[in-house]
Amino acid sequence: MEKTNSYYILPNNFYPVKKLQNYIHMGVVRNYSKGQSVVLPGELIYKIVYVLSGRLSINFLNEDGRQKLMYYADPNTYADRLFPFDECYVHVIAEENSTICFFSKEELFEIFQQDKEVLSDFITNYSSKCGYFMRESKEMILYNPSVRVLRLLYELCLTQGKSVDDVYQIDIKLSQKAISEITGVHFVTISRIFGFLKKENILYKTTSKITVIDLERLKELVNEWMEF
DNA sequence: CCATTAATATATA
DNA sequence: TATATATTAATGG
Repeated sequence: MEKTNSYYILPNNFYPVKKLQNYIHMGVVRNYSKGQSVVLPGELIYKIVYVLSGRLSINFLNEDGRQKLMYYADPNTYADRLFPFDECYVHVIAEENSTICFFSKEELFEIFQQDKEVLSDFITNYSSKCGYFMRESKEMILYNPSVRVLRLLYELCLTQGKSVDDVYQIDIKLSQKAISEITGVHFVTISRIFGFLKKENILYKTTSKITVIDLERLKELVNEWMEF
């Protein structure tokens, strides 16, 4: 039975390569504490960084000090440092206390030969990542900042919202700062948007949950705030 | 730590 | 030039 390649909205929980954890004896396992660098900017390790527990962030750095969060690697996913690009500084940071397994290209390809399912899942993971970044570039080009945030909230509600007593609940731990990093919208602007949505009784957010009171109004706002 | 608000600057249609 | 968004700084939960 073929699974569909899900459409990812947030840059985490990419397609898991679960069976790779059966082969960690072939790699190198290490623990990192929260905040610790796993791969330093410019460091060449030629390995994949597979997450067993915890969470990593993968950040791209520019010469002028600016940086952009690219994605989070949650358990059973990986940060790929097999094929480093020239002039591109990547910083991999442990966002939580994390246990990581490093695999070299040789080790990984040996596993692929032994277990085609791992190879299949590995490629599917790449595909889901690729889908996310294609979506992100589309959003950046087609929509202005506020509309991007509204569209993100709307799609989160459609894909993971659970209907509870006349409202939708999205069980997700997502700070305003995280939304800011994901959408490229300034955190003060994010705060203002949430303030407005709450005032208008459209939606409100707590630490672990987003509650959508008026999904229709949210959809209308997307059009109202869009420029033609 | 994370979120809010105000004042001001910059960017964009 | 009007509006949207970013920046900075100050403050509160």
